[in-house]
Amino acid sequence: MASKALTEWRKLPVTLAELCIDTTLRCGQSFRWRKIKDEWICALHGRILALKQDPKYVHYKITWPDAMPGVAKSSIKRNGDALDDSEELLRRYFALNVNLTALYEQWSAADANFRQKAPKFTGVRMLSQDAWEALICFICSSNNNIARISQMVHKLCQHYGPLIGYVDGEPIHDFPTPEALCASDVESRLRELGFGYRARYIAETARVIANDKPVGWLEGLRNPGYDIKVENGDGESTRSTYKAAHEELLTLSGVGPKVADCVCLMGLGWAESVPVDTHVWQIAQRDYKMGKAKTKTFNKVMYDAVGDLFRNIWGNYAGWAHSVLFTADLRAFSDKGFKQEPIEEDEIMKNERSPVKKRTTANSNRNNSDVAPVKKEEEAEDVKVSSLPSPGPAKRRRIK
DNA sequence: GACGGACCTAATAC
DNA sequence: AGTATTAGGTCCG
Repeated sequence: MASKALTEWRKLPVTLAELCIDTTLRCGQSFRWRKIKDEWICALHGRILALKQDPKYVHYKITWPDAMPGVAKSSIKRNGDALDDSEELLRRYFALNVNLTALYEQWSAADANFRQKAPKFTGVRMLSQDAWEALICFICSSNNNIARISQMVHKLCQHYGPLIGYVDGEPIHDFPTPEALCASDVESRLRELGFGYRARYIAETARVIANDKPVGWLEGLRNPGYDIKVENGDGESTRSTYKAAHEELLTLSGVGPKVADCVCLMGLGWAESVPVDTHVWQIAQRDYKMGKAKTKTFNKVMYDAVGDLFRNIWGNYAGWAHSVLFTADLRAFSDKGFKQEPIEEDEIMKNERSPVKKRTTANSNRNNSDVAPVKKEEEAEDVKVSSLPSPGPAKRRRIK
């Protein structure tokens, strides 16, 4: 029997500058959190986690399955409350060992655009999600929107994931295992559930992970130093291994460069990984003058160039910084945000003339010789974003 | 090896 | 009310 202690609220001291769960849990990196009666709810590692936040604390409550009537007992072993690992789980999931305030200062010092946008989007952290879950969720994300991705992931859990318990009468399921998605009818079933062409990707990838790859293959792609040393990884080896992980992921069905980077960044601890999607490409063009007239097509070379540009500006945690600007660019946050207008030219110039001193960022000792398609300063006609008086994001041109 | 289309769907925009 | 467009891309020819 679960003791009462486990179902009571506990608190973790965290400032809103270090973590804003309201933003972080809605900005398109995780798709399973749901807000139910003013609490953020998600099943993680076989238990239900409930979160609330005030300016000084994150309050959390854990509910184990065997405390729920009619729910199968947890398969996870626990040796009593004393050894409950929920706080550690929380610290790891939110990567609280990383000093976000210091990183914002660093990014702001190096980048005028970040300095302008970030103040309205503080406390946006990169979550350390399960790599398998990130893999499947971001396969779902292709050519899709956050609302539908969340809906699809929810269905995936409902139909294939273990029931962990109920919150406010709603069943809460954990994420399904690869094995659970290996049945022969999974693809057709997922199509019926509205997954579209991603159904085949998911079924194939699940089968490859469960049957073809060696046990632990995906976890083996993890950044080994990420949870251990917080700052200053070895830039050289880190980069090559990140590249290797990225390349390995590309062999999976439904996984292209962007999805592979999402898995690297959000599931495998490669903080320098920068997933370049339509938003990031827009940002690179609009705010960093990437992709001049000739090269406005978006190809693999350009993909790598955008990532390298941001790694050069932001350093080893470029993926974290990217998430802040990505969030600022999301329509869901447009009420909070700026009008999507280019920043002042002189700000950009200032920015370009002092590209991150490598020593101040204490890392990024990679060669930045390959920043290729940067810009000249004229040709603003393409960059122009209509500044309509009405609210809502400016109309964007299609890049596909 | 680069490039253009097709690909599922549901919500929103005209 | 019906149709076109869009949304965190990937695969294929």
